Amino acid sequence: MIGRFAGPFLRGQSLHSPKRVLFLDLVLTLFRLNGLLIAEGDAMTKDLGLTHARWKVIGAIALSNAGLTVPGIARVLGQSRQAVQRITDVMVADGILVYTDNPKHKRSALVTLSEQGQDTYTLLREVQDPWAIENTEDIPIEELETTLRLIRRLIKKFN
Amino acid sequence: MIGRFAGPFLRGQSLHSPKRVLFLDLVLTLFRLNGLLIAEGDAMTKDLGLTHARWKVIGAIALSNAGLTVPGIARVLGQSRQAVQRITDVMVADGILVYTDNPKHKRSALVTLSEQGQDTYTLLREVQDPWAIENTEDIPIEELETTLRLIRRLIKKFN
DNA sequence: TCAATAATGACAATATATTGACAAATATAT
DNA sequence: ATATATTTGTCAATATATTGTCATTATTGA
Repeated sequence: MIGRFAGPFLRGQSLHSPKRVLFLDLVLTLFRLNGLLIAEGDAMTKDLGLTHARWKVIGAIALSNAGLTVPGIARVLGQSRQAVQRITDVMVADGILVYTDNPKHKRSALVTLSEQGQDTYTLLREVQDPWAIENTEDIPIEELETTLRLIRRLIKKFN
Repeated sequence: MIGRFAGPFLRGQSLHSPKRVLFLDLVLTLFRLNGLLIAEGDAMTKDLGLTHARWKVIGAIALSNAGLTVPGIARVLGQSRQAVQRITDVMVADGILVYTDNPKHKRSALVTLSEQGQDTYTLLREVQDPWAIENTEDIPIEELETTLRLIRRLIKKFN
């Protein structure tokens, strides 16, 4: 299918470049994977009382070294800070998260895991780790790295 | 950073496999790109009166050869058929889409572009094509193909 | 064929997310 | 330093998406 539009008279950055088709295909495919990943996560964490809005936040915090504010989490997750604020407020009320002082900002607190939140994260890891390992078993690490690099490159463009 | 957890005593599919970290990183990064792509599309189509819920549907239909039903679009986009049904109903009412007879199913109609919908798609292409070309200019086609193949592979696992 | 299973449209309730606006805090540039 | 621009918390309105349910249609397998 690739190259279908590239006739002998079309060269370089033509409107019918196969790259264009490839890229649009990739975008649509990313949307699909996004939905499937959310469904996977929800199935995986159902017993833990988590939803995707929640485990995304937990995951973002867990993978950050420096600590994250609400807008920081929103940036990592690619969504609005208001949406994240809503869910973190609920999770703080539920005792999973804690707002802690941010030395770098008077109003914008750091969002951290409470003790209960850390327990939840431990349980999350117990299902998530085998899941991650199982689903990358047959995928060469080089391909994972190429993909991650490409995704990051695109993110940089759109930031 | 990669390989940080792989000490001399950890081999193969350890819980600290760099592949696991790489994969979880990739998942989070995909979430972020997903959000940025939606923002890109919204900015690109603002003048056309489209929203991401709408141009996603148009894009899915346009990229399909065989024709799509509402649940079919939902599968392509990785979301619930009810969400797609809602937006297609509105778009049919707005005259952008048409439900046409589906020879393969008595109740489940094929969703197609109306004349106005095709005009809208033409306008969409006029901004989308340059966008796609511009953002892949510096990316080797092999990397795009590797990435698309990997994403598809993951989708197959989660289906 | 025909019984069992899955897919679909429809409707409702709820969850999640975006957008817009405004004041306060911070960062930037000169 | 100081004016300007950006970021942030907060609140509200709206859009979008999921989940659950049920009757109907298709598909599958024995």
